[in-house]
Amino acid sequence: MKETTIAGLAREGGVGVETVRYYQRRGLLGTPQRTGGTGLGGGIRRYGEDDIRRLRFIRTAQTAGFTLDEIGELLALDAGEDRHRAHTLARERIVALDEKIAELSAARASLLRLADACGSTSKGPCPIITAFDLE
Amino acid sequence: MKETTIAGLAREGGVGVETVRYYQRRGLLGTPQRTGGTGLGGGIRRYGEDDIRRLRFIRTAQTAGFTLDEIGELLALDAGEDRHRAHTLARERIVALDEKIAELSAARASLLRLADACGSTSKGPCPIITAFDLE
DNA sequence: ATAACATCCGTACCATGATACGGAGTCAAG
DNA sequence: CTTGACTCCGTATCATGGTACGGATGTTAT
Repeated sequence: MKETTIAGLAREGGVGVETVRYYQRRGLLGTPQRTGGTGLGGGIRRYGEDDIRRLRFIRTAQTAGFTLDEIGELLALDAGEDRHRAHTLARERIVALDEKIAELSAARASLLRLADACGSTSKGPCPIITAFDLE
Repeated sequence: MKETTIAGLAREGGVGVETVRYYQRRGLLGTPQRTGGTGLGGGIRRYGEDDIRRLRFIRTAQTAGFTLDEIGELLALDAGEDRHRAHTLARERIVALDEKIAELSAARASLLRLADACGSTSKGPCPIITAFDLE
């Protein structure tokens, strides 16, 4: 069983140590007992696979557009019995994601037109505002 | 020629008055001359179609993922001669958008699995963290 | 056993994008 | 000619998601 310190956990999660501590303050990650005594760990908190999974989940959920508050709720639900709530949150987010994806796709199309209109071949000003206007 | 006050401009752009003023402070929108005298407008700034287009552009560009600083640059380029820079910015943003869209699509797939796994039919806890883990 | 390095923790600060407040001035309607 | 809505402007505050600092303590390599 792979145990590590906060720095290792941060590395596994692709975040900084300060970010881990921030998540702990937010209640998203736990703060394990400081291993007392002195031999091989004492006063220093040790983290395991579960913590790594949890941290990675936080990051993934963030890319899905959940706020840290919502992620907190998801983490609470993970242990709980309220399947319905979890289902609802997921559905809501899927709708939001579909909207967002459509929005970004439209923006991409505009940018393509813009890049085209302002192709590096010709000179003079290119109508940036107008390129977006055509949406 | 449709002229309006700051409240009308804000309404057209789908933002609040304070947001318009914020954009002015950031230099993204201009502050027209206050129409002096007293008959039909005096001391109050008036905005026109150009301002509305500009404001809408700002909002659209934001959904494309540009920061307000970048939008400031785009607005400056709109009048300028540097087609190449505009082209570059557009290209860069398209790449970033493609990444973001892929990311959101992956997240959507995870959420679909999650919604499925936590379907409202059965009881008990559902493994939220694990549903995302499978990515 | 001691230097070099990490951890722990509280607290402060940062960037981004707004939003709120409050007092003075402007303006249209009754 | 006042009332009520709106504008103007400076300045303050907020929400989100971090990042930085610094002193005390713990750990490890030489």
